[in-house]
Amino acid sequence: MQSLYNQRMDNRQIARILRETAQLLEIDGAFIGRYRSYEKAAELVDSLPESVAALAQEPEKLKELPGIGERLAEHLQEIVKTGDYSLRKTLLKKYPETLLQVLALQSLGPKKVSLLWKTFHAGTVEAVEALAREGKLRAVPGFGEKSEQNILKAVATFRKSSGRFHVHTAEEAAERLIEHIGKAGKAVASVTPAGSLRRGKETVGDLDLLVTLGAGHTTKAKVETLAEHILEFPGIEQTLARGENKVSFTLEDGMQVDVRLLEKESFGAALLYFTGSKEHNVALRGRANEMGYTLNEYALSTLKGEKRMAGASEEEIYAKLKLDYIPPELRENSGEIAAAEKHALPKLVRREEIRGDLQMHTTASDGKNTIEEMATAARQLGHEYIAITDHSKTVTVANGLDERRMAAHIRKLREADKAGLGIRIFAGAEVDILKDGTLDYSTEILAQLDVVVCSIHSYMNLEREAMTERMLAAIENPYTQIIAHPTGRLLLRREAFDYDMEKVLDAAARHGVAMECNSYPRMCKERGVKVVISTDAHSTQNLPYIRFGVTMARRGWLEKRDVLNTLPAEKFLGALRAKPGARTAAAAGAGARRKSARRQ
DNA sequence: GCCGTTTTCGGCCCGACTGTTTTCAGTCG
Repeated sequence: MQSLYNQRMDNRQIARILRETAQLLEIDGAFIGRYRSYEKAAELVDSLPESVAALAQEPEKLKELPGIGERLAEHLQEIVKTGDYSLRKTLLKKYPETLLQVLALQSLGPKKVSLLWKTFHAGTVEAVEALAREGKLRAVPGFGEKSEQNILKAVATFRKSSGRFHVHTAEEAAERLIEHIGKAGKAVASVTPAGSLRRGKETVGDLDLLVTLGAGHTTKAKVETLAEHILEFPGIEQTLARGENKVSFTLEDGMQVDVRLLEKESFGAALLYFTGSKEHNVALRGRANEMGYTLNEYALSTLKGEKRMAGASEEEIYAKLKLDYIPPELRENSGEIAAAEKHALPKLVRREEIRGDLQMHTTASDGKNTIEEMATAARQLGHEYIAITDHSKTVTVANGLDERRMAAHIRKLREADKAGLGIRIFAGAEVDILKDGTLDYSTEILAQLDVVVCSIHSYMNLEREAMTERMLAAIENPYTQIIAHPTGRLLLRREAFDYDMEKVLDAAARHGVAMECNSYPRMCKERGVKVVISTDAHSTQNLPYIRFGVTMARRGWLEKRDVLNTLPAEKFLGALRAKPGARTAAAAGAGARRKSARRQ
């Protein structure tokens, strides 16, 4: 039984338990340092590449982690063993778990939540909402009429949305805002998006914009005029804050926007600060302190005498901190600072290095464009090759192709390849992994394909063990070359499949199966699993989304050499897992495969 | 609870803004 638990406690779950403890401790009135250690431990666990469950086998290893001492090492072991631990259980006897939802409400922090609990025994969002509605909160010290209104608004927001948005929703909002703010003319020197948008996260919680003031436009009156102008942006639903340095508001879709107004000389410090992540910033500040500096959003200065050392650019601040420049995508405090210190940061893969797209659909199954249209659009994006990968027969809702139709489709793909569209077209298919792990095509068809991409579209809720077995079976099939969308996650809509990712990646490494870029690129890299970046485009309009894939790969520390489709066409084919019957060996294999392809 | 070429005790990142106060605590990012 215990080993089962071990497998199920992944780092994310452990981090959640620690974070909840920190919040409960804060409500409980613990000293700042105590709950901060639990918070820090949660951050550490979240960003740790290796599994805590594995590390917990050797307690001494746990204590080597920064911020983990005697007590936390014990806690971690208990959590890994039992799925929970005594400290949290004790706290939950004192406070209901629903208190954490109350804490999530905007304008309510640990102090006020604690006060509401002590005064009214109000432990749920509903209870707090009722008190606010009845006007009973204003009697409590620290609360007033305005607080009641704010709480009611916060409850509405809490119910309305998960609070996160797709990156392109945020990008569009940013573009419109930048245009609007730019209309202020010389009052504005620059407008720059920061925050998680700049770090390339796939969802964005709120939008941070950095506005630097134009020369001669830094007086209080002029800044006030600018703030006024910004708040005239059409589409603002509610103004949240309005001060000398900052305006905050929400848009109609609920997205919160924070605009910071700063002088040019602070641009670098501010950009660093508002790009985050928070954890990265905290770590940088800690480092600054150790070096005798202090870092805020205005500058890096000496602790004594407050002599300004840097601030105009991020580059000079990192340099003064004796660090290589850290790209925004890596700023998650997951080892990037140590790597920057040792000049060991990865040379991240770039969009220009991608030579092909390995998953897309045409009108043959559920795509909107023809082979030729997709090929032409891909060439215009600068691709040298593509794989057309229409659906296999079981995916009837997507008009999947049966063996007969696929055989004909392959012939069409060969013809299109020879037609001189200025781009190589590989005959591929997105082959379904059936419930039992077998593939949705006969080996006859599979053998004819240049690129076999496999994925799951049915029975997505299998038990963890069954799902793991299913994935392993698919990987062991000698024709499987690439696993597409391996997590099955749909952003903001569907949770990931439940299976043992580490086991599956180990198998992929053993069998030379590549993974389409997913939320675990770093885990792939550590195991030597190759990655491909694809769009799964269903129309020519989706093809440019390859840049989102590149960003995801960059966030996972991937370099050019980790990504198969940075290779030229022949080398790419050679680097894919060799199919049965092929003359193996990468170099020879590519040539042989091309010839056999021509014989079709 | 953790940590230390300034510390084994005394700190824990730091500043802006709001609302409720009457000089500041709490929240937020």
